[in-house]
Amino acid sequence: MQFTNIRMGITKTDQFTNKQNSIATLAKAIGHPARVAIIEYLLKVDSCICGDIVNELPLAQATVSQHLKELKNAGLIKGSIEGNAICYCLDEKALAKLQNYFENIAKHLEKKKSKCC
Amino acid sequence: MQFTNIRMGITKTDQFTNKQNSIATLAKAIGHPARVAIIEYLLKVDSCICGDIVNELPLAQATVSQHLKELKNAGLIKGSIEGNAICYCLDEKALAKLQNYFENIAKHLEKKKSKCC
DNA sequence: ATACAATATCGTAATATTGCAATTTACTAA
DNA sequence: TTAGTAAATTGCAATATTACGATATTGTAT
Repeated sequence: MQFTNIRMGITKTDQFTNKQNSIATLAKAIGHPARVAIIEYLLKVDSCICGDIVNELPLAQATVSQHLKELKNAGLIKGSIEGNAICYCLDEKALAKLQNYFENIAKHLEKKKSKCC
Repeated sequence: MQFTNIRMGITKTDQFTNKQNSIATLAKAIGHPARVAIIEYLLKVDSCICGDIVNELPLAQATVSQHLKELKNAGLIKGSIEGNAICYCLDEKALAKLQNYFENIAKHLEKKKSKCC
């Protein structure tokens, strides 16, 4: 038949709840090892990072900048200009949201204790 | 200059740790609202689901099947043949891994109480 | 065998992601 | 003003994802 859907390839965001989309957006942002590494680095240094993120990663400057942008868009990190560099740090609220979400799931699973499979 | 890198567009998995890749894989699988909806449905019904997942989602059967495959590949769900249907349920270990990961992050952030930004 | 069901796979179109060189932007320092 | 540094943006190539119709597969009835 070969009819062509104009929306082919686009995620059907409007068919799901805001909460589902919100969790998916956060998870998607974490869904790349470079971005996991960035998050872990920001966590490790125990303060904001001004400048040396690029040197920490095995990727080109343009690529790192792109990953930082995605983390920022998802709301996982915040960045503020600090002289000649940019100061990045983790957004507690976004990470708390994920922590809550998975804790809730874990609790539910604990209660039901896999009745099958 | 326009030189062509044969590996352009491929994630540089080998440049990151196993743990980082593992978390990224799990997060990526959750990074789509349809897959979040599937996980929440499996959680809600409080037992394995044999058959009615397709009817629960606003997507074509082929699309749902594809999403289930991705969740399975990531290790988030398990499926076993149950007569004429397939019985799906959540994998506790994978979800516990995520729960642990974010709990750890939350604890670290709690301690440091954002010294900047 | 035949018909029916549920699920998987194939093929394909549209869009998104990943990565980097080159360039631009924005600030610092001399 | 000029040079230097840090980060963002642009442009593009390669690959991945999303979605669905069509078809194949697998198991259950009759």
